[in-house]
Amino acid sequence: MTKKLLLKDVAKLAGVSEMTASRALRGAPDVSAKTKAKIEEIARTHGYVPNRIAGSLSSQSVNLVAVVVPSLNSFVFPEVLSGISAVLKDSPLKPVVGISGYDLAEEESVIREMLSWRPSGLIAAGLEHTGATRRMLQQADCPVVEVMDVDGDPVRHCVGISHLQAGREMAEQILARGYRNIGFIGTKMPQDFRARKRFDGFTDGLAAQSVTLSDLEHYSGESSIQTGRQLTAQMLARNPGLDCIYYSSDVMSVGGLMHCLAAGLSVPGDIALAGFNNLQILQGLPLQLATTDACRHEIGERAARIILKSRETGGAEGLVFDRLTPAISLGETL
Amino acid sequence: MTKKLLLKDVAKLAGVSEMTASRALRGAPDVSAKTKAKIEEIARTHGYVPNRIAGSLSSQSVNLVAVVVPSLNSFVFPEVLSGISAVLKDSPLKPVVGISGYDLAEEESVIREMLSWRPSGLIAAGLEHTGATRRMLQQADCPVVEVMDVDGDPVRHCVGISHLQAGREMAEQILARGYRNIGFIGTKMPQDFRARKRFDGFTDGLAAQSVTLSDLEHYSGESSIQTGRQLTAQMLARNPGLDCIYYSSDVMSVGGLMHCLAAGLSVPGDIALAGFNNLQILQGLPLQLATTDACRHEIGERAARIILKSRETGGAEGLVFDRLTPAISLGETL
DNA sequence: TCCGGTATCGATAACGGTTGCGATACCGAT
DNA sequence: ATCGGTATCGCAACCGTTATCGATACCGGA
Repeated sequence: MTKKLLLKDVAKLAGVSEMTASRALRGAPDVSAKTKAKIEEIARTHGYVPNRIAGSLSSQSVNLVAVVVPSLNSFVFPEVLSGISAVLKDSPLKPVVGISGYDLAEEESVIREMLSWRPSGLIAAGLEHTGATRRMLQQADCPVVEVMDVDGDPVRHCVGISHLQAGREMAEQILARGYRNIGFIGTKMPQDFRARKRFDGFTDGLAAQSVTLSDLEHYSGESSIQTGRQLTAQMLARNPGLDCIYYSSDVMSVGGLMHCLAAGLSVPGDIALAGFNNLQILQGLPLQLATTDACRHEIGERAARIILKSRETGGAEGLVFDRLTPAISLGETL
Repeated sequence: MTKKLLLKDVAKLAGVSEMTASRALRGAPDVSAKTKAKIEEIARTHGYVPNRIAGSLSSQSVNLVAVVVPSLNSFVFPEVLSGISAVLKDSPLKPVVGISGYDLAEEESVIREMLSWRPSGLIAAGLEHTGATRRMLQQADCPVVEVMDVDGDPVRHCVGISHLQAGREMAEQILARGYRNIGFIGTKMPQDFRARKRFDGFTDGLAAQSVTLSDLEHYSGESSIQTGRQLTAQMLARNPGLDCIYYSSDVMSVGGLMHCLAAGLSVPGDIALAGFNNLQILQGLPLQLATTDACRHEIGERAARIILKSRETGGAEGLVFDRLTPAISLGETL
């Protein structure tokens, strides 16, 4: 670990000024091919790593896009991220992830932290924020996109699906197939607003045809196959008349399916199952589970494109409000 | 979007100097409680977000820890991350994730990018890097921890398990249970070095008792239940005599289990299955799959602690080489 | 009243690059 | 030989904050 190398040192070694070295290393014009080659050579062999803190302060530009999501364990946000990365791939921008842990206070502090680095854009999941967060997002002098959800008041741009609609449509599909003794298993994390909206949409959809939920189960903590299996077992034990269960997440419905396999129940003969998200883990199971696609990848792509376009136009473009259509896939379990 | 607010403005509004405002907002000493309250009040109501780029340049310190992992979809790295986050939780440090996509060239550019922000520490997955990457890691003037793997030459600190050993021990367990017609299904991603080491360790373990693999299948792309199921079906179709399959990942072995369920094969009666990682998705399945725990959470925790300790001691502490013991869990499928 | 000590605050100089613009060198054309 | 134009380079100021050190005010004790 030698003495730390500055641009100044590289320049000295190359026998040029700092400015020329800076230009050469950034690929800026006004440097002859020969000097540029020499400077690059020196920088490479000596392992010079430019200090982007100084560079960004000076140039007043940071090629980072802040992405704030509730969690990375839930299988759902990594796919949003991959959509973002795919679009940013051939641009100078790089995504940086922050995790809010389904906690609005934590989200506020994470967003504050990210904005303090003056990113070129910010993408955040959800439309619900603390007042302070909303204020920060409004004042931020970079494009801001709220993603995943469209049921609410976005601060600026917005790309997502309606979870109310997703819940309602699943209710309609379930009713259309004749199920009437319906249970719901969902998270009780008070701040998973989208799960809550699906629940509300679902019960609305049932109510529209005068059906009410026969059973209801809430769990805390992250969704898991294990939890889905246990809660399904419990619900069916106390309520054997149930003919259908809707889960707030595919991970949970997979657990439900596992219970049915283990208990020798026929799906959908004895009990129908439906989840949400269209996660990749649904592929390859013994039965194709019913679900609603949450358009995760596309949401990420579109959000990233908004950031890119906003850079081109200098932030002078109009507000984007992209409401994608969540496609139901009935599978074999309804 | 009002004019951008600087520390200078906050200070002016509060009727104090920039320095006092700076101290107040950072919680530094030498500010009376009254002035501090006033400054904080003003900063809050006006939505001041400090510019950490300037702050970090001036203070020569960045409270970020760079974490470079191959992927976030694979279910395995988010858990390492959560270990890191847990430890960093009550420290000023925050993790920042970079994704290398199982590509050493991309890893080099991601690490260069992260180091250019002069983080307080760097955690990278794996021991294999390009020459340039190794040089950067050596020269970095922050603690560097390579995680996940211990089979190789770490640049500085290292925390992980031996994948060679994991493969070998699984071979021993499988042989001890009398299986002799053994197949292997694993990734052919040329740069998933750890999967390759498990494979090598596995065949070594078999060879030690003069057993050779009966069948072998490689796939490209990310692991998935779907792929695991398909490849298992193929392998069993062409090689019905197989009595055991070892997979390079739990995700794949779950797919294998799904095939067996669908095909009416008894596990382990007709065919035994074993995977690797001890992922959460194994919980709740009809059968408890055999696997090896990769100690992901603990690896993350330990890596983060090394960074923290190194900050305290000013980097003067000795090298850490933590070789954790991967625990085999036999489950019900061997 | 004077003094030393502490609490509180401010002026100034970095931090390591980049922007802006002026300076120099070099070229062919006149 | 002179000139205008272009390619190449360097000087100085600045980006927004913090470290350092010195200044001031205030307090109790002698």
